Amino acid sequence: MPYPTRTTPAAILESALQLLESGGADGLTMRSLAEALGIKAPSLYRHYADRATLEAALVAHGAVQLQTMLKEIAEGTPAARLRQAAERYREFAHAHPALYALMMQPQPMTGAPKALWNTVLKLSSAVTKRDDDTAAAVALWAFLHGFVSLERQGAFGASGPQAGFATGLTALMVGFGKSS
Amino acid sequence: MPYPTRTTPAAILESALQLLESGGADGLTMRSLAEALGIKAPSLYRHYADRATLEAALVAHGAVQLQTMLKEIAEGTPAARLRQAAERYREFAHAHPALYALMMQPQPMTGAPKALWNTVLKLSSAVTKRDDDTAAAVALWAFLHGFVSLERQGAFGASGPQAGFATGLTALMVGFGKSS
DNA sequence: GTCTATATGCGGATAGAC
DNA sequence: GTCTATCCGCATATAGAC
Repeated sequence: MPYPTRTTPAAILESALQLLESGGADGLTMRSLAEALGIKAPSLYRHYADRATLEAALVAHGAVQLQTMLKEIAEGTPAARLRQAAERYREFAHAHPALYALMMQPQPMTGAPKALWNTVLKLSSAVTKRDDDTAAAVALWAFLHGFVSLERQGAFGASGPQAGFATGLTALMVGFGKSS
Repeated sequence: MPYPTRTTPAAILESALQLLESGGADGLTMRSLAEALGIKAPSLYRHYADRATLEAALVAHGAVQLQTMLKEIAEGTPAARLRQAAERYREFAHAHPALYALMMQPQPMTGAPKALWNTVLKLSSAVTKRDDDTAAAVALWAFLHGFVSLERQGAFGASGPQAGFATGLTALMVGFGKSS
C-alpha cells in the first residue's frame, strides 16, 4: 500500500468550510485545500471533478444548515417566529460570510436551496395570512440579504445603525398587513 | 516625439467603464484596459499608481452618477419622490451591474459615496417626517440593495416575482408610519 | 488514492530604453 | 508618456507512474 487513503469525503468538506471561514473566498483553492488535508492538489480531482463541483457541494451543505436553523425555532405567533427566523438568518450570514456569499451566487434553485426558499415562504406567508405569498417572501428576503450584505461590508460603519434591522423588519411586517 | 500622448484621463475612465459593462468585473484588467486604449499595460501606471487607485476613481464616478440620478427627480409628495428614487436606484444597478458591485464593496464612506448616502437619507426622512432618520434610511437601503442583488443573480428566476419590489417598498413606507 | 512533473493561462507590477 | 522585456505569483487542470 504505497499510497493509502488519507482523506474522507467528510474531511474534505470540513476543511473546505474551515478555509472559507478563515481566509474568505480567496482562501479556498484546490492547492490550499489539499495542503490542509495533507495531500497534493491533483489528488483532489479523484473526489471532485473540478472546482465548480466542490463549490456546489459546499453550497448544498450551507443551505441545509441554514434551513435547519430556520425550521427549529420556538413555537409562537407567526410574527414572533418570523422575527426569530430573521435573526437566525442574520446570524448565519455573519458566522459564515464567505459560505453565505458563495450561496448567494447564481445557482440553480433546486435541491437544498429550493427547500430553503420554501421554508422562508412558509414563515412569511403565515404572517401575511395568504398562502404562497411570494411577493412578501421576496421582499423579506431582499431586506434580509441586503442588510447582512451591507453590514458585512462595513457599509454602516463600525458602530453602525443596526437599529435599522429591527426598524425595517417591523415596518415590513406591519406594512404587509396594512397595504393589502 | 517618439512616444506621443495617446490617452487622456477621461478616455481611460470611459474605457474602463465600458469594459466593466461588457465583460463584468473580470473583464477589467490592466492589460485589457490598455489594449482598449491602444497602448501597453505598463503605460497605465503613469496614470494610476495601481489597480486599487483606478477602481477608487471608478467608484467615485459611479457614486456621482447615481447621486445625480437620485437628486433630479420630479416634484411631488415625499412618498412619490422616494418611490421614484427607488426605481432609479434599481435602474442604475441593472444598467451598470459590475460598476454597482464595485461600489458596494468595502469602501471608505467619504467623498462621493458619503454625498450619495446623504441624498438617500434626505429622501427617506421626508417620508417618515423625522430628521436624520438613519434607521429608516438603512432599512430602505438594505431592501433596495438586497433586491437588486438577488434580481441580478437570477435568484428569482427568469420570470421572477418582481412584484416583490412594489410590495416591499410600499410595505416599508406604510410600516414606517404605523410603527413609530 | 496518491504522487511528481508539467501544461497552460491569467493577473499585477517593475526596470530601463526612447 | 510610451515602449519592450521580464519577473513574479497565483490559479485550474492533466498525464502517467506507483
